[in-house]
Amino acid sequence: MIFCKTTEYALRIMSYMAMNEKKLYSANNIYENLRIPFRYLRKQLTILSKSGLIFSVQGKNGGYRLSKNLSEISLLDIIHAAGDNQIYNECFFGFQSCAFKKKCALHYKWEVVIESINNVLISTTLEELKKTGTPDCISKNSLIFTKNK
Amino acid sequence: MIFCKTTEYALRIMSYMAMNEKKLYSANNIYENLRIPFRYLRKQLTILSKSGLIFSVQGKNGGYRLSKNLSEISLLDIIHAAGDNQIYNECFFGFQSCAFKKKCALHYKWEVVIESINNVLISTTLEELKKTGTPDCISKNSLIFTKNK
DNA sequence: TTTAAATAATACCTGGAGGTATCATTTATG
DNA sequence: CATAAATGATACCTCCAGGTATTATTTAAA
Repeated sequence: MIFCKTTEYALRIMSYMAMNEKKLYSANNIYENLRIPFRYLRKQLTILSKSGLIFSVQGKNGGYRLSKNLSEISLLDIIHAAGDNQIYNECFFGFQSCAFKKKCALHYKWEVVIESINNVLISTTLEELKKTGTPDCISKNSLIFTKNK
Repeated sequence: MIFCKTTEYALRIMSYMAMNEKKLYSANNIYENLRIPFRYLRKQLTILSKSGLIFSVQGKNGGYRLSKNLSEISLLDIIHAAGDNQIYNECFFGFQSCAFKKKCALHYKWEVVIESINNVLISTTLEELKKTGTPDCISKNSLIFTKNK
């Protein structure tokens, strides 16, 4: 897979919360729908809060809500918020100092791949996902997970 | 990074060995040029041997040699030989059962990305890498590694 | 004001990828 | 045949992403 699990979780969480940008989602609600391991989910929600993409309301009836407009949150923003800083700019062979500086055959082909990835991540916002129904897809798929709260 | 370290190592090793397809490369030689941790390199070479992409000659003056023509070894072959079986066909959100079956917004965009990756991996052979000088790139870059045999 | 339902903080556990260490086996060559 | 130079097999070590457990804090509402 391209992303690590933690990043995947963040992408699912944010996409799910995009279904209703005004709503305060409790960790319980998110768990019930996404089936991400509960305690780990809690931890991630706190991290996402600190990143500023969402904010938390403590106390009874508390929860989390998006803190920006859907159109202002890109997939790349979410990936960064999840703490995934290995940006996709390495050379095919994993060299830091090779890619896009020296010439090699794969260089050009791979550059196209990397650019297409970055392009999707930067240009796709939660607004677009919501419009096209992606969050529903997330939620439905979540049913394949087993319950182990 | 897209690939795990072990896969990266396999890609570098095979690309390096493509420089001279008739030559028997000792683990020492490969280590001196690629600076992959020596004992781990030895292990990986054994694994690659078992995969059939290369074969080993034991005893004094032994080593490893490619067991197919350069044109018959694709990058994807190498990735598989390295034991990397998470083929790049998952849905953006990491679901096994979503991608390319159900519809979601990212589905289409991401399908293009995945296809471009697979396309590079399948269509690029060691022959092409050799022609265009990639193995030299590998070898030069290896100099950035520190010696800790 | 007490309680219950929520998040926050913190420390710990675990499996597996990446890496190391040791000894066994094979084989060219003096 | 003895030796040295190579690979093979196997067991172990280490770190960290992913996951768990516990206690503290906040706040709505009975």
